[in-house]
Amino acid sequence: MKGNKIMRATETLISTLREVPADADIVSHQLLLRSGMLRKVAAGIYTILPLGHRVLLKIEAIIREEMNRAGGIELLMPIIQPAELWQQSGRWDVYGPELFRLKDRHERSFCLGPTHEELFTELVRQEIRSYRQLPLMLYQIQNKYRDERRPRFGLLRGREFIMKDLYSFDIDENGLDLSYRKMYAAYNRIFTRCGLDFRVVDADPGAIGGNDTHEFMVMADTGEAEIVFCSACDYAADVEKAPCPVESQTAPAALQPLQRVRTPGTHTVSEVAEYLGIPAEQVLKILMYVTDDEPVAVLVRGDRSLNEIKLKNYLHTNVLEIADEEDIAGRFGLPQGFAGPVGLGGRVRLLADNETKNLSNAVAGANEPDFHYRNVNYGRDYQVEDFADFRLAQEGDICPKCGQPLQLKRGIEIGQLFKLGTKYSKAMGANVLDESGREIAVVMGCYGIGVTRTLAAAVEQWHDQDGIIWPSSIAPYEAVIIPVGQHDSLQADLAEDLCRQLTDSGIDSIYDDRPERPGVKFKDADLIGYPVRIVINRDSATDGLVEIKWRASGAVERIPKDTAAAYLRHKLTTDDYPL
RNA sequence: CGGGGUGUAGCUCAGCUUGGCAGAGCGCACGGUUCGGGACCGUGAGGUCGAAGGUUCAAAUCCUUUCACCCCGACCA
Repeated sequence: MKGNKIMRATETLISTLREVPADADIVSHQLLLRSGMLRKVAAGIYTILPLGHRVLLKIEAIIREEMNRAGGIELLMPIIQPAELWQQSGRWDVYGPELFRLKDRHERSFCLGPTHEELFTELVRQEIRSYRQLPLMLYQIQNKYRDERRPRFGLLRGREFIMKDLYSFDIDENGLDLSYRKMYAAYNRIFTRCGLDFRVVDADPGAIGGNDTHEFMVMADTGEAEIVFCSACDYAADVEKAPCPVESQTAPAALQPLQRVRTPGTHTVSEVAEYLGIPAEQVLKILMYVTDDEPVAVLVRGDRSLNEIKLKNYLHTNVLEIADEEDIAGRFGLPQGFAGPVGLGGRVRLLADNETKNLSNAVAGANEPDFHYRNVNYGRDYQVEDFADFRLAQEGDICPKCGQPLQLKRGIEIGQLFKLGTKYSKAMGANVLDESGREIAVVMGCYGIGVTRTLAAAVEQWHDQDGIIWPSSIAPYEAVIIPVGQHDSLQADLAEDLCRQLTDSGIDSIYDDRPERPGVKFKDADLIGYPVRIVINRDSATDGLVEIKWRASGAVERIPKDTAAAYLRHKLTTDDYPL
């Protein structure tokens, strides 16, 4: 490839900020603003500037290649969707204020699509008649809109964002499984190629069938999701969804006689434990909740946290709020901080976490101020309606798959695979005729990647105090060329020549020809995060050497200018940059 | 939607308590000196102080209303 136009910094828009913009709080938001890749237009709505746009295009290109490789067919759907389709699926009413709604001049209702299940299902309903036309995997890369209550974290949670969404259409569950596996493999390839450190998480391991939905999470300390994962096997799960198997029980202790003790002013588990000189895990913690209809009390071990999602799923309730002091006194008739299961029978619905069943000679509130019971034992001293898994997983728990201890890390969700089944096809009548001429509902899956979110997540993961450290596969440019003396035409010519050589050999390069001092260009190069920086100085003209500095490692090498293109090409395509 | 906070020059912020000429640093323009990690000197441009109303001789400053934005929570990808 010869004769490519080379990119000069003076011919594009590079506007970096020295200071951290006041309304950016997390590092990806700050660095994307400072490096001149992003500007805010309104809360949760952004312009992606030329440098950021190049990153976006590279991520999209990787996604396209892998979707196409896996058999996906690209199309483009509108952002504006008619209300009727959403009414057919039933989601017009349930989606709530998060749906951007609008009306045209004829008072017809539309929305800005937060997702596209309806449109894809409608398309297949209209176009697909026979099982012979399946399987089919259709996808698009398109803007999505969600009127978030609180947009935040910059691109990580905007009101407008770009998503790749693919929908698979099969005649049966086996077909869906196959489509799902193809997407699973494709997602692994995509995020690996993007240079991200990610984990695949069982999003709903409790569901029958096991592998119904997976989330792809980028590991980053600033992530909004907490993930437990096994150090020994490949198990990983969202902490809120991770099941908590009960650890094997040591021989039960001999039951001691129930004993009422005075524990003045000990309202919390840690206060009680400290006062009585016992570990927190010997305390039975009781939590009171208000639900749709009746109040519910739940027991967990004193050193554990209750997982409200598990409780909510168990109760099938819409409302689930922890009872405040007023509720506890009023609805439950109990003293806050001194409630317990003993003698609670019949007064309130009582559930308990599995783990509490094996707790012998525990401490629990005596249901009167300033008193607890010692040696409380299930069966003898209290009954519960049911035992179930109600606790929140935590670091050090045992892996449900292999029994080894779990670790805890934070992550950012960038992709999700989901088996929809026939939910939408049945609601909207997307049927085909099978081999026997029978009409069957199409079996669907949906597979999303947050494209803009992936961009931000990459920055969250790859940065240092000087700026972004782009993986070379998604960097806005792979290399920047900086002549130390921009005014020296000899150096400038060398720089331009080198930029042309690199560009011609397929290395995405930019020549920083701005009339700035070298220090400014170095700072900007670090901030923008070009993987490779090439510096040309006065000596380069005579000795023919240029300096190469790698952004990730900081390593510096001096090599002959004319071998730079071949050398970099080799390094960038074979090394595991930047890991 | 509940709680908290902030709106003053392109950016970061001071000034507000106690009303009295609208400020600093950075950036920008021009001239000069510089030129391997955000140079220096000089000159200059740039603001309806978020908006509306009120109090006052006088409002960035006090009062009311409103809008925008940020943070925590709830919710969510």
